[in-house]
Amino acid sequence: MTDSAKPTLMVVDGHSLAYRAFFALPVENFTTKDNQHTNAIYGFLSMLVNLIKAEQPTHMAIAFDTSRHSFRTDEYPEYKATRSETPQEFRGQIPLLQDCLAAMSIPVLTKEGIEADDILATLAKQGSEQGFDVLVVSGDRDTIQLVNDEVTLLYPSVQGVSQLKRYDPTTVQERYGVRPEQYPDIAALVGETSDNLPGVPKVGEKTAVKWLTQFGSLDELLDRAEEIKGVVGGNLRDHMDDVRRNRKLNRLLTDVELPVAPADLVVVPADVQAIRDIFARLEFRTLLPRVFDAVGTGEDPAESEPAVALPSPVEADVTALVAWLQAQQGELAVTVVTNGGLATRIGVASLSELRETNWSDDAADALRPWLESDAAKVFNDAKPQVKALLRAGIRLGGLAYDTLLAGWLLRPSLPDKTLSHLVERYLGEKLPVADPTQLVPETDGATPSQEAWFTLRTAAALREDVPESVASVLLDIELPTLLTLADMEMAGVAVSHDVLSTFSGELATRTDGLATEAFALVGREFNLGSPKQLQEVLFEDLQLPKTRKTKTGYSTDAAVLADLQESHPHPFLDLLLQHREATKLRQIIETLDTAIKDDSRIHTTYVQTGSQTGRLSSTDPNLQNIPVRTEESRRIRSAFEVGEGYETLLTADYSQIEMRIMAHLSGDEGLIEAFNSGEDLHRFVGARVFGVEPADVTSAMRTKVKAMSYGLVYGLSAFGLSKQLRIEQSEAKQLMVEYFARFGAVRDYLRASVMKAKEDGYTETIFGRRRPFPDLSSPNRVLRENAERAALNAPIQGSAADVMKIALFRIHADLRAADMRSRALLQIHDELVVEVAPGEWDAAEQIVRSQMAGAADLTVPLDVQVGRGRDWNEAAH
DNA sequence: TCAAGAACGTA
DNA sequence: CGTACGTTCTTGAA
Repeated sequence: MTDSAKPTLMVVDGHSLAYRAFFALPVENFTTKDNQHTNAIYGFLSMLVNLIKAEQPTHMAIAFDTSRHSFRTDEYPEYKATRSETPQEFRGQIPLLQDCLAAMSIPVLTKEGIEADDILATLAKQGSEQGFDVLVVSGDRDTIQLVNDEVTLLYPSVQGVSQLKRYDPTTVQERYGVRPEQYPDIAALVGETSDNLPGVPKVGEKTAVKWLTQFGSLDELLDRAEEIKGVVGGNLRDHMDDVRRNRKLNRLLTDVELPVAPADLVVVPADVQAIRDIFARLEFRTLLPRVFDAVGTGEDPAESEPAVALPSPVEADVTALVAWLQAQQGELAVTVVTNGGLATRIGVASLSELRETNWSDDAADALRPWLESDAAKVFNDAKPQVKALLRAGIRLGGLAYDTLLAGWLLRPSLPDKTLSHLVERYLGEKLPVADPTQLVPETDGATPSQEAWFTLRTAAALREDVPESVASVLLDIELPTLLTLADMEMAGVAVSHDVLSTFSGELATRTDGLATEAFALVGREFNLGSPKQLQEVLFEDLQLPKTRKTKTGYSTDAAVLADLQESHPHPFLDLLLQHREATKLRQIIETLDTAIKDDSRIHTTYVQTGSQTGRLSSTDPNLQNIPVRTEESRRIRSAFEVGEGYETLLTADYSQIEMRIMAHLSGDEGLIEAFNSGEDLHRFVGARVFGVEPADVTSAMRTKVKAMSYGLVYGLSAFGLSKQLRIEQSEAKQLMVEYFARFGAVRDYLRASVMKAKEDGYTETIFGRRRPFPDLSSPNRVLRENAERAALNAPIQGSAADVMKIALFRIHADLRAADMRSRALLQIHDELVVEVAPGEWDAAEQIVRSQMAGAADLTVPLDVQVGRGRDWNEAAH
């Protein structure tokens, strides 16, 4: 080691080292679930952190080639021409690697027409002149010429990337027999096969060194070439031009113009969050601590204490708590601890003080005025807490923020929606968590008021990050929706056990019969529900042709079986399909039946953060996928009845809301006219596309344009359309051509919308809800095209979701404001189910119709279909 | 016991 | 090679 007071500049040839890593690490172990290869990234970063740990550079940069094209190829087109094309699997990793380096705050340098090694050479020269110790890390032998007393080369040995050999002037001399600056002379004489630079035939390292030692320099050697005897002498004289060319090409540029100087490359703290994000995407886990250890996170241990110290929770009696609440000025955060849906404890926090107390009837009475008041309250995941309060007879007022919803609106793709994750992400602090493996926890978790305190501060941090349009989605759409959903979940929907069990009994008889018949046909019994066993039966016992491949074998899904039935009719296939259908229905019935609570109702949970587009999802049980397509399956819907004390069910659904939003967003005059004409949409579109009168649109024509219209919203291709309609791909293509000839603005809009998303990095709904799409610029084609389709769909599906949410909470508000007992029960994306109290039908219908139709002001009307009945099936007509 | 994959229900 | 979800079942590894 030289003078330790000198700063150390480390410059790395990113391309060549990543390329070595690419071949060194088995790709099977380094592929994400999205099929993104990561072996080069992993190998490179792994080597880099080892280097940083070992060398402790004070300044650092990584250089990359921009392309194969450089000033050298301009001069000599054959340069590197024999190198095989770098695999796409490798090239795709480079931008991601550069993202990683950006997150680690390590400068990445590239320059058009210049190779990475020229950048290294330039920085090495500048560095050594400016008083740095320079470490050059490269896998290219040409960099040997850079070595001198200030510049050391780290070169990967044959063993692999992890082993780097150090070259200083002495080691170069030992290994090659010449001084570093003479190495290019040797290389010029010997030639470089990998760069497609032929040298002098029969001249190897030994001869070249001998000559150079003898003549002192390459120029001298070339001047006095006649003095060399024998065949090699002749060869040298014949190849002097090659040697001169080689020497010209292997000279690294030391005067590349760069936007930075060595001093600018000082090592700075990494962006911890960015590293976490990208590593999560690349599914790197073990590398994370190693990287943090190596690059530093800017968090001094002393500094990592919260900026504001966590106040101690104060156990308050109810009177003291109420008095304290009344004395508070600003916004407070609240955490209601629940158990089995009931409140057990409550914590409240300001920025400086914490209060908490056990829940009791007395506490509820004392706290009701404040909880119901407009005083601003911040929650994390308010809905279950709002429900617990409702069970205690308290209707929460002043809901000002929900950090769960805000976090989701900013990053709808993140699966981790815990408060502790938000605290880490937006405050850079740790939420104390009790060790769940300990019966008597050694580390205490945060108390309710401490959680509230973190929630309050997280809310402040989130407000900084949330763009205005997203903030308005949160405050004007999501929070009112949250309160509505709490009521809907509390209300539940009445479901008849008797209707379900009668149906289930019938299905049981049928499935048994079908199974017996099927086994008789096959000649043995097996598990009809096992795709694996089924494959044996279909493809071995019955000798049917193999179908579409899946990861584990061959598909046996309904579409495949239907195809098979057509090409190779077999009675077993029909029995199997019927059996599948019947068992599926039985299973759905079973799930529903066990979900019926003591009040004879099913209470689903709506997950407000359950989708990436803004839709709700429904769980425990999912009431958004109750069968409807077949006559028989609708018997399940008839079990959903009007409850006791109510008169009838009302269903209301938007017709073609997504197409209407497309018409609005695209401004397509044909489509707008279609919706304003009052004509059936698909008939109207069919008439235009096929050039006939609306009355002459056949059902086949209608089916085709209908599939096309719906497909548009999803980014359908000609291939997909042909498959769906079972028509030739050429016909599908023709259909698309005709469609866009009439409704071209739709295509223009969709294209422009994806383009804009690519620029912005996110899509936006009519109401300002955003969804990020980092993969739109991915070099991985599969990833990118998936992202493009999703980005095409997101503003449409998302805007429809916004519209429905707005309608829903306004209906909820109107019904309550009118003191009506009628209430919304279910939301199925574009449909609402409302339970109507005796005598309230007209008023309820009026509210539902006007709020749904008026939820958004579009260039086309929002059409609402309303139905009425004793049960859900009846009401759907 | 858990996770992954296949299958299938909805908008 | 069509978006967005949740649930159930089987299977194979832990």
